[in-house]
Amino acid sequence: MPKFVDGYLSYLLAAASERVSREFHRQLRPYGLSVANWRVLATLSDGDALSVGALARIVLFQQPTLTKLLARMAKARLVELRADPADRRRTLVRISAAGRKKVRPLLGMAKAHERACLASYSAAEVAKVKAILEDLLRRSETR
Amino acid sequence: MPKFVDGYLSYLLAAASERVSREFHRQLRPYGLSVANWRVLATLSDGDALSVGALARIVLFQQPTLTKLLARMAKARLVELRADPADRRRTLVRISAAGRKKVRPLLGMAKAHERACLASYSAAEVAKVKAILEDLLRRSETR
DNA sequence: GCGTATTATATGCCGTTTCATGCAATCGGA
DNA sequence: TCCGATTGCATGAAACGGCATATAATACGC
Repeated sequence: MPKFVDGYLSYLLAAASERVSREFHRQLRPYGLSVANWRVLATLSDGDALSVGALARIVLFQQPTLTKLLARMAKARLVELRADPADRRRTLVRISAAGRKKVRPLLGMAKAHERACLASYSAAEVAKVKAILEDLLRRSETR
Repeated sequence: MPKFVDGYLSYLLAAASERVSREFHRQLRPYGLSVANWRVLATLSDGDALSVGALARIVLFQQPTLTKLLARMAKARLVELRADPADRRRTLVRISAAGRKKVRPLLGMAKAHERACLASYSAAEVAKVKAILEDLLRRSETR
């Protein structure tokens, strides 16, 4: 009995995303990190400070959600928050030393997980899929 | 400053999924349906009854989340719940007449939205991406 | 420079999700 | 057929997210 959702783009994307990230989530749990924590730390792992809004757009959270998440992460000493001296409306977020230490082993695990997921596809196939996903994102930015 | 997430499969999937479904969500709001309601109704729209667990696997919700969602939807008369006579542990879920009426126009809108998202790709490109997403799902079932 | 519009973040309230667990029905082996 | 294991769903407490809105800083037109 085929369901409406079968083959429906939105569903395929949601299902694939859910599966892939849930699998990785299982690897994250021993480290005491949620997927949300992971995304924030991974995004900040290069050391640059970002404003709350810029970070929210990258990690796909609404701004109030991220503000509250950051408050919890700051309390856990994973990130540091400070007002932007150049524009005091802004709050800059930076990863802490503890956050960096916590996220470092996970960066490699994430890449390994991706390789495992994609192992049976050719480089061309992977590139094609990623290109279309990136293109979908670019196009939807203006909508 | 490229971020870790750039080009990362899990991120691309999450971002593409989020964008596509958020756009459709805006179209859903006038109908008073959340994305969760929509997924349940769309899945049940062919008339078949499903158990709570089977439905949860399809719509990608955890079982307790779906149980509570279904309770709300049953109160709103969108679905009907009854014990499975063949296995009384199971609860069968079926769409109601009101639910069917509510979801019918949305099925066409969903297909139109998908066409709009994919308009600039060839049929072969679309087929390729969907095939890989479906394959990713199948493979991850056993993991 | 003044008042208004705009941008950036924080907050409050409330509904929802999650995790752990409970309870009941069914299964399966001896 | 009995009993432990398993399966399926429900539930309670606590954490979380979403929406609307408040607050504060900056930009902009005159």
